[in-house]
Amino acid sequence: MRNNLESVFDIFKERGFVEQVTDETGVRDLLEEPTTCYIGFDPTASSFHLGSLVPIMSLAHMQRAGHRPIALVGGGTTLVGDPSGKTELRPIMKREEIDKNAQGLREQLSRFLDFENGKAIMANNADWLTKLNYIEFLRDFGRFFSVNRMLSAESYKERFKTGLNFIEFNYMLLQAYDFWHLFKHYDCRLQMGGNDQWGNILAGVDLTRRLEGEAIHCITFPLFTTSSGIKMGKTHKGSVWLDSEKTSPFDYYQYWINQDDKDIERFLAIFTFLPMNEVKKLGALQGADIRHAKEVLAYEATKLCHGKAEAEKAKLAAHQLFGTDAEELSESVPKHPLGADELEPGVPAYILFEKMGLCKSRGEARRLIKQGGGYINDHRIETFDQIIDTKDMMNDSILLRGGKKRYLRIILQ
RNA sequence: GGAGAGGUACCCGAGAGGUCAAAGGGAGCAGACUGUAAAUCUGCCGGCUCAGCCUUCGGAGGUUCGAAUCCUCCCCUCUCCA
Repeated sequence: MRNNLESVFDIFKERGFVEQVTDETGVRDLLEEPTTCYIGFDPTASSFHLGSLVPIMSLAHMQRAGHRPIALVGGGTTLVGDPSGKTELRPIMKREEIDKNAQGLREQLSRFLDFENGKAIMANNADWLTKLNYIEFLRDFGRFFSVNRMLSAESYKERFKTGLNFIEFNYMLLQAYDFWHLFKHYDCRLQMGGNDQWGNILAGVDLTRRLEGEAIHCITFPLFTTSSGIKMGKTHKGSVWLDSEKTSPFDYYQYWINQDDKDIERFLAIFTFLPMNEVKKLGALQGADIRHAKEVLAYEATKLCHGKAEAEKAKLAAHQLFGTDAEELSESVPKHPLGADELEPGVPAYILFEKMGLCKSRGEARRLIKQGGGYINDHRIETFDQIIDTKDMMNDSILLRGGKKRYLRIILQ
């Protein structure tokens, strides 16, 4: 245990988690003893998406090393909206919606963290922020914040171009208050977060020093983009979610498989727990062999998020769909039910593609098929209005495919 | 409160009465090439009952044979002044 404790910071460094630290030696010293740390998550949706995976992994590393992570759901701060790095005002959400989302996040976090016996803690800042009294808050805390300094914060830069609303300007104070609050009540001395949070986190460090005369710390993570500069976890379908209802384990697996060669080693280090020597070995693979590294990445990442069984299924499905002999098709291909009475009279292919959600509109489906990207049971569909009916059934199902990678199996009901 | 600038498709951004479903770029999609990668090339990229029709240029009205383009009112954003 002792050894583990000493090494967490090194693990972070080695695996590429660290962008900035308040005080490296200070943090190292701190982490020699079991420490409570926290990361805030915004409950703007009922599921995490991939963007939150870096912080989640970091909390998991902390816990494995014997520290105590707090996952703070920003039920209160979301009522205000964080302007950091954003280009526009975020829509302000309703209280009930936020509470509902927080519930969903709680469940997902428990796949990565062990909340038994207080080994990890879940908190919601709505519990204290919504009770604040404006005048008292200004007198007791507001006076410690220098507007001049806040104005120079990097996180507001983007917003000065278009205008920063006062409500958002307050976000920093609230996040600072959170850190102080968690320090007071949980002896939390370390906050982590994406590098866009640097300014907000430092505000909390400063506030606590002024109020309590205590040094607390912060580590920020690099903001992950793919090699092509796109934000992680975004695809044409929108975000990649950790919720299997929103992003199937198969699609999740495929997301990782399809990453750029250049990203694989970095991602293995961040998004899996594989030992670093193995990560390096996989990262050193060249040419087509990198596919193996991608497979490991996809498998490990899927296993962490959806469990071993789902990861196996996704891997098998991928082999069968993309491997040389695509004979038996796996269970993991997303399935869609369709009433027998609907298929019986025959449905034009483009309508079927739209109905099954493979295309957003019928026009898009027409286009797809006209361009040669529509397949049924692995045969290219020749005309967009080709009639599909029960004769196209193979083993009680029909396999549709859009382009090279989007598969869908119709199950007749 | 005053003065000015501006709101165009996922994003950026041209258009200034008909030839505008709206240039160009980015993102995205498909095809070819490949390794389910990258790069490249080609095509697509509002909706539909698709060689035609319908609905779009902040919102509501109006002028006109005809409006993203002109007029009126409203909403929103930015800049400068108070």
